[in-house]
Amino acid sequence: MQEKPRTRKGRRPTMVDVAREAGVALRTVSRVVNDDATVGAELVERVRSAIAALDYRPDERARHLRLGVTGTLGAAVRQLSHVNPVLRAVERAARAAGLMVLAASTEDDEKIERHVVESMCRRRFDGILLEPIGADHGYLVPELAAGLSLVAVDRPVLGLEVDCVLSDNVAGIETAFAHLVAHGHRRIAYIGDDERIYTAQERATAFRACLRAQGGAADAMIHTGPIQRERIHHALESALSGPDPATAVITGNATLSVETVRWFRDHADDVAIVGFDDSELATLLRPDLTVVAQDDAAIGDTAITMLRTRIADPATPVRKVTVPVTLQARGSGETPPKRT
Amino acid sequence: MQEKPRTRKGRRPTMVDVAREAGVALRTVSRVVNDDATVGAELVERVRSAIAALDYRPDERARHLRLGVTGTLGAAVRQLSHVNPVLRAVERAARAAGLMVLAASTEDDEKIERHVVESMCRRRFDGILLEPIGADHGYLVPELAAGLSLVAVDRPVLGLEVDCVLSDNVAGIETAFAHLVAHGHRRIAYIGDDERIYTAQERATAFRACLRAQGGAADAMIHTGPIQRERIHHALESALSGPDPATAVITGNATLSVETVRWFRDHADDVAIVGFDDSELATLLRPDLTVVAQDDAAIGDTAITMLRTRIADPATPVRKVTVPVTLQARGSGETPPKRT
DNA sequence: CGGTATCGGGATAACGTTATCTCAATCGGC
DNA sequence: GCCGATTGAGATAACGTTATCCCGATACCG
Repeated sequence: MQEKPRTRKGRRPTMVDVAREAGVALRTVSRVVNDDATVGAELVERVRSAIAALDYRPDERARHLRLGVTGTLGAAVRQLSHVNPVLRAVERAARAAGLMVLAASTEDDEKIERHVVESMCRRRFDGILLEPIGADHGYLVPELAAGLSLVAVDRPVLGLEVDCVLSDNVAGIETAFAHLVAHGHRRIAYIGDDERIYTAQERATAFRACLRAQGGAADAMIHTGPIQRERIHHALESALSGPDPATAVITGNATLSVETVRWFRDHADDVAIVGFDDSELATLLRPDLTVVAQDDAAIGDTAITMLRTRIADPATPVRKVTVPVTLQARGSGETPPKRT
Repeated sequence: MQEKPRTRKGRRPTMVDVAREAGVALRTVSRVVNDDATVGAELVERVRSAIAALDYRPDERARHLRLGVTGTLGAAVRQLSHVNPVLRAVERAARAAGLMVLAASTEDDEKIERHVVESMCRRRFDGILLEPIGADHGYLVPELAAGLSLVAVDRPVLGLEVDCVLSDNVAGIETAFAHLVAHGHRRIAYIGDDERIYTAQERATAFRACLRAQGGAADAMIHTGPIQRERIHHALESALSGPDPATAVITGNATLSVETVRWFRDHADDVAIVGFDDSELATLLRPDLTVVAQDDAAIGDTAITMLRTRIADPATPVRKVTVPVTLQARGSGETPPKRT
């Protein structure tokens, strides 16, 4: 017993099937689907029930092809599997604008990033939000020339003039530094990520400027490099030993905060610490971790707004927006220096 | 000065433009793009350079429409912004299969889930991987009837017979319980999530069975409910006080582990704890957190394999796969009961 | 009552691909 | 040197939408 004999077997019903079922012209079905007011009430009803009877679902591929617009934004981020609070704000903002965000991760790998972005381009997404890796982005040039709307988040796209929204890393480091100084610290160490990473470089540079402003040169106070447990623990050891040990530490990102706390757990308990990036575990430690937190919601909102602006008018001048960060004092950064 | 006069202004170049530029037929361009071997070397070269000159990029919308297949899988997960390790494995497995995964979050909201899934259906994704919420999924029935390939992850789809891959929650609880018993504990409490959530219900039920098997009825030992700090802390208080306080606690998911540890930090330090779900912070605590960890990679691989199988043959019988979990003993679950 | 707005709705042509069919040209075998 | 097989490449028709025209019917105005 065929339940729906009017649809060609094995295929999803199309507008043609609906039109045949309702006994109207193809164009009329389209009008009904798109709420065109010029269709009489009776025909609307006939079409509606034909749609229901056949379980017709419009095919967005054809729609997008015809319209030239997909109503879709792509988000190419470093990690979907990791904490990515900005993406949440991005999805919210896009949903509010009637757009769909489809995300894929680049795993911080040049090949994968390129593959993901190019796939999104070939799918003719209206715009792409990219958390770029540090490498060369020459492959973007023809895409941009062809009209791709793109906004970079968290890091700029190296060597290319594109919209981007960044956290105020410099102010964040300055705030953290000043906070520790205000609590009596004079010898402050910095544990940072590999300086080939843009944000790491920016934060490390800001820290160097703080040291210089304070008068001390003390390059022994700054330790940047790849995120490897041994490297980090060794850096902490050298920063906290010697004739002039640090009494406070600033960590350059959430992972470094974790590793630092892990090391402190077993080797020190009287060193102040201010971390960059907030995270769930910040309030798990004893004392709670004082952090410089970025404003995820503001970043997400700004990114979507910029992207929509550029889509609406590709000739918009390139803008670079810096979003303020805030210090969350929770205890770990408010202890006085230990007596030497 | 027009740089590319051969393309109609304002439009991206199409195969027609490339064909004109190269002086060949449209079909020949298609053949070159798809590496059809039946094109002579010289023409291939002409077409290739025309493609380069015009920066031609194929339009996947048209391709997908014509082919009837999109090479795209959708992932509708509860949270993109939260730790979602399974998604990583999913992306890996899909990439290895030449498929693209595009993810969107449902925020555990019925409306949003439906919107996301239906959008993916209208875009004719080849298959959808869904982390379903607990509510009714009637809206899926017509989609499934129309040939949607769907695999549920972590939770089954209520009231519908669809493929799903779940963690072995029962074995996980049993393992945790046995582990604590082996270390001398007799009074073990359970702090769980709202039992309207499938996994929470399954874990709580398994725990009740453990209690029963042990001989004790002790409903005072099991505390489930929504994830609210006060509720959890209150539950812990009542479990650890009274004439017969618990000497060990099993927590039902990562968030509950965090809250429990947070409470222990200030109120108790000699209670054993085994958490469900592994997470980065498990090795941050003192002692390190013993957990029942699910096998993210196995879940992701299995889900993609099942989805591809179903796409290849929609008539495949529905399968429900349970992936084993493993106990990661790290210290917090190996302490003996405190002297009473 | 004739002519022209007005409105509802149908035919048909895109959108940018790929697949089918056809045909011209080349090659080998006897 | 002729014929069938093979190869290379073009014309044309889909795929499922929406947009542009156009036409027939009703309503309205002079």
